Amino acid sequence: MLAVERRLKVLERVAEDQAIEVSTLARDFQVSEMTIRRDLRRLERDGFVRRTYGGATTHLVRTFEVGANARTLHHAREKRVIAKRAAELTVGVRSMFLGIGTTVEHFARLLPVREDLMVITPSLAVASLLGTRNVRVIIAGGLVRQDELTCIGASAVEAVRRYNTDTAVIGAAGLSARRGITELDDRDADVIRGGLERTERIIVIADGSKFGAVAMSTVAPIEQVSTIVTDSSADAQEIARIEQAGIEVVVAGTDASLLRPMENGRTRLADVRRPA
Amino acid sequence: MLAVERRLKVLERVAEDQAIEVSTLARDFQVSEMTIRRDLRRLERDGFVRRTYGGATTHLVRTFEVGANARTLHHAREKRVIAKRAAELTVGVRSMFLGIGTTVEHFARLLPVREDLMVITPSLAVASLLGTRNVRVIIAGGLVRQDELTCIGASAVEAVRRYNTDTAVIGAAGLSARRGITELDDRDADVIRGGLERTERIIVIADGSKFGAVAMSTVAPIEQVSTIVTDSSADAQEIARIEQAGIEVVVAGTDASLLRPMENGRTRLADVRRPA
DNA sequence: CGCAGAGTTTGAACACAATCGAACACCACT
DNA sequence: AGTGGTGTTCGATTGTGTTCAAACTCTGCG
Repeated sequence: MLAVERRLKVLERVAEDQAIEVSTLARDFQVSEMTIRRDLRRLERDGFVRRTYGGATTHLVRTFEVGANARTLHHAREKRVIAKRAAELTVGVRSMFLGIGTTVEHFARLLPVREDLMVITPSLAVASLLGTRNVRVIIAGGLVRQDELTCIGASAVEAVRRYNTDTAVIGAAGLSARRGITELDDRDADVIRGGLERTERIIVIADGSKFGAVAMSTVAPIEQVSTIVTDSSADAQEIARIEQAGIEVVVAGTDASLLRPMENGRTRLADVRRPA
Repeated sequence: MLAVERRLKVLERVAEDQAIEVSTLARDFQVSEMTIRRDLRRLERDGFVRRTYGGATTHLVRTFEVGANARTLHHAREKRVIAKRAAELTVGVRSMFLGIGTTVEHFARLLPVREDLMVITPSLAVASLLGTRNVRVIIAGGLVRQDELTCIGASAVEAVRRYNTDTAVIGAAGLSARRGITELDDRDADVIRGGLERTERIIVIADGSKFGAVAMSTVAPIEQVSTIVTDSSADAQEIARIEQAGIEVVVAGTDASLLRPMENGRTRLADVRRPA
């Protein structure tokens, strides 16, 4: 069995049983307890489970299928770094529109809790992540898209357009200087477009693999974006083209604890932030 | 069993019985009394129980205020049996309003998947459970209530009132012949009341502990209900009173997969413990 | 009513068991 | 050579059971 595959199944088990022992998991998956501990530590670091003595529990009280798919664990580290950096850009923001996708979910997990913050989102996952964390959340409403658990349709669009927000934080399937921000599903794109209508600042968070990619449905031209947060794997040429259009591109460095001294002396201050 | 898990269940027992002995808990959980004492000391330190000589009591009213964690595991077996029985009552139904609470969530889990089924609900948990299972789901939208993850507020009420449904399946905090169906939170009650406005049939699912109980906010008078599904722990007198009002009460005390046909009808589900 | 004595409960102290993370070695794959 | 995953060893930490003296409750007697 693949390691990622096992981790996913571990997460599934925890969510299923609410609480489970390290020993049980080790037996069931035929690996040493140390390996399970490492899996759990990782899942905890990414905010999926809560570690306890002898096992793990979930605080995703509502045995939410949210996050329990392979995509969420995919590139979790990079997405976390990006999300964390983006969270730093939103201190003091009072009202936010949050988009959909796993990167935005990571952002929701890492967002410092503030009682005075108000969030509107079409994502059930984002809504429940923030809803359990003392943030005022408004969910769009409407038809629930099956695989993504996002609100779509006319009433969802109408709902997100009703609110004025300081900042919008969205993900993207594609991100190109020529074609702007694009999404895979046109119904999702409709809703996100609605959410961007009455916002002052648009922050796009996307890992490097999205740079230069173009998906079918246009969300917004690149000029409309204020800031893009990505990681070091993003294509430098595309970054240059986007910056030429006057858009700020922030490259979130790897976590300070994982970062080895850089050889070219370009250590950025952002990389040496306080540890989690 | 995990230590944290045991502490949670200890808390549950205390909340359930209002007062309980250390010796009883030690016997039930198969640990020494010293361990129970340590658990109780900890729970007292955290403000959940009050320690007494030989046991512990709670000042919290019923199991209501107990944290969401404990609640999900609470009566899980009974709720599942009830939910399964209720699911049998909804075969062929094309459109449904589903309420909130853990019992309804169990119902959503056990509902056979049908593509031609349409569901409207204010519960994020229910919506995501069904959304991942190939059912057309509409979520109400609006402000998300923090601890329960339900949609509340004017726009949620407005949304649920827009749809006509064949059947509504709701839970209840209280269920009495005199006071009808009651909920703890008035904002939830508002939304549920809206959902019941345009439905043809109301099914209430609630475990026995809710019978005779009255919570603060009225959802509906008992006469409005078509069918109530509960388990054998429900108070017989209250059942009789409700039946007298012309309401059908189904006691789902028998799980076919666990119990053989009953000869005298007195076998209780609680006697069939699952192996540790 | 007070009070002594029996029986129970308690928590501190100790010993033991389970679990933990760090460190190291090994393997597979690049 | 380097990377990521895995298992093992080992000292530290945490949880658990037992023992025992002190504290408490209850009861019966004066």
